[in-house]
Amino acid sequence: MASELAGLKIGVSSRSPSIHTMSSIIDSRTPLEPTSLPSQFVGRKAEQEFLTELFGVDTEGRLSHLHVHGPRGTGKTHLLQRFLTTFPPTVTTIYLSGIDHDTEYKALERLYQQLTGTQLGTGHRAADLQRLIKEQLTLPTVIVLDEIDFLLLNDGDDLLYFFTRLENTAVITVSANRSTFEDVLDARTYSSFRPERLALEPYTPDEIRQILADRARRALRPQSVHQDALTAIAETTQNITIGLLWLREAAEEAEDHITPDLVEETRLAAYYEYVTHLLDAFTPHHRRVYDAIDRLDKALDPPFTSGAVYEEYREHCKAADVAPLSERRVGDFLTHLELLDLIEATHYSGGDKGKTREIRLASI
DNA sequence: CGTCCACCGGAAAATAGGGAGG
DNA sequence: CCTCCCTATTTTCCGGTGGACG
Repeated sequence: MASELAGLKIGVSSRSPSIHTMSSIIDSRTPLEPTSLPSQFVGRKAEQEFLTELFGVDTEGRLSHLHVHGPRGTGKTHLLQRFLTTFPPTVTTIYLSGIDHDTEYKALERLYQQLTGTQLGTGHRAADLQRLIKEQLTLPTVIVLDEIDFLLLNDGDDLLYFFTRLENTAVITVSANRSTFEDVLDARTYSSFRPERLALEPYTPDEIRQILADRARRALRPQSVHQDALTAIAETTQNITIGLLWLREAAEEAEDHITPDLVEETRLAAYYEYVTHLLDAFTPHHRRVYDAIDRLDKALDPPFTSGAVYEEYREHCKAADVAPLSERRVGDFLTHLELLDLIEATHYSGGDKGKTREIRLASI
C-alpha cells in the first residue's frame, strides 16, 4: 500500500526545528510519540487481567482465539503489543498490522521475515510461504492481526484460515470498525476461528488527562504544562492518539508554557497531525483524496457525493501535473478513509440518488 | 411499466515486477 | 536468455440498486 511512499517518506514527518528549539520546553520527544510504549499503562487493568487469564501459562492444548474491538485511540494496539512482551521465549509472538500488510502474501512475507530474518521478496506462491512458515512454527505461537479490516478487503479470509488451522497457535484479531466479522468470513474459516471477545471502551477524560500528564512529565521541562491545558485536551477528545499528538503540537509551539489558550490554538494543527499520522501508511493518492474532501467540506455544504469528490480530486491532480487514478480506484480509497474514521459515508442504495454514498469529513 | 439516476462493487484484464529452472 | 509461474496495482467492463417520473 505504501509503495509509492517509500522514496518520499524522508522529511515528511521530521518537523523543522525552528527558532523554538533554542528555548524548547521539550526535553525528550520519545514519550510524546503515539507509538512509544511507556512503562505506565493507565486504565486497562481489567483488560490486561482478561488477557492473562485467557492465555495463562497453564493453558495447555488448543489456545483460544480472540477478537479485540473498540474505537480508535482506546489503546488496543498498545494493550496487545505490551501483552506480547509478557510471554517467555518459549512462546513465539507475532504482531502484524493489516494496514501495512493488506494482502495474504504481504502478511506471510512479513511473518517469515520476523521468524527467520530473511526477506523473501515477491514472486513466490502464498502456499509455499505457508509451508515454510509452518516448518518454522514449532513453538506455541500468538499472532496479533491488527487492523484486520484492511486485510479483509483483499484476502484476509485465506490468511485467517491458515492461521487458525495451525497447531498450538492463538490468533488475536483487532478492529476499530467491527465487533464481529463472522458474517464476512466463509463458513470453514469461521468455524475454526470462533474467537473470544474483548471490547475496549473509550478512555474517560480523567484517564486521558492522566496519560498526558505522565507523558508530559517525562518529555517536557518541569512545570511547563498547566493542568487546565491537559484537562482541555481530555475534555475534547477520547482518542488518545489525537491527545498525544495534540500535546506534542502544543509543546512544539510553546514559548515556555502550555496554556489552555495554546491548546485551543493548536487544535486544528493537532488534528492534521493525526490525519498525517494515519495517512503516512497509505499512498499519496489517499492523501489527495482526503484533501479533496477537506476542500469540498470548506467550500460547500456537506455532505457531497463521491462523484463530486472524484471531480475535485481529478482537477487537483491535473493542476499538480499528476496522473489521476480511476474513479473505481478512488472508490476503494474512500472505503479506506472510512475505515480510518477520517470521513463519514452514508451509503444509499436506490432512491433518487441511485446507488451511491454521501460523504462528509468526520467531526473533529 | 420502462427508464433514469449516479454511482457501487465484483471480476477480469492490463501492466509491471520477481523467482526458479532450463 | 527464455519461459512459466507467481504477486501488486490499477483500469476496464458491466450487472445491480430501488424509488421517482412519465
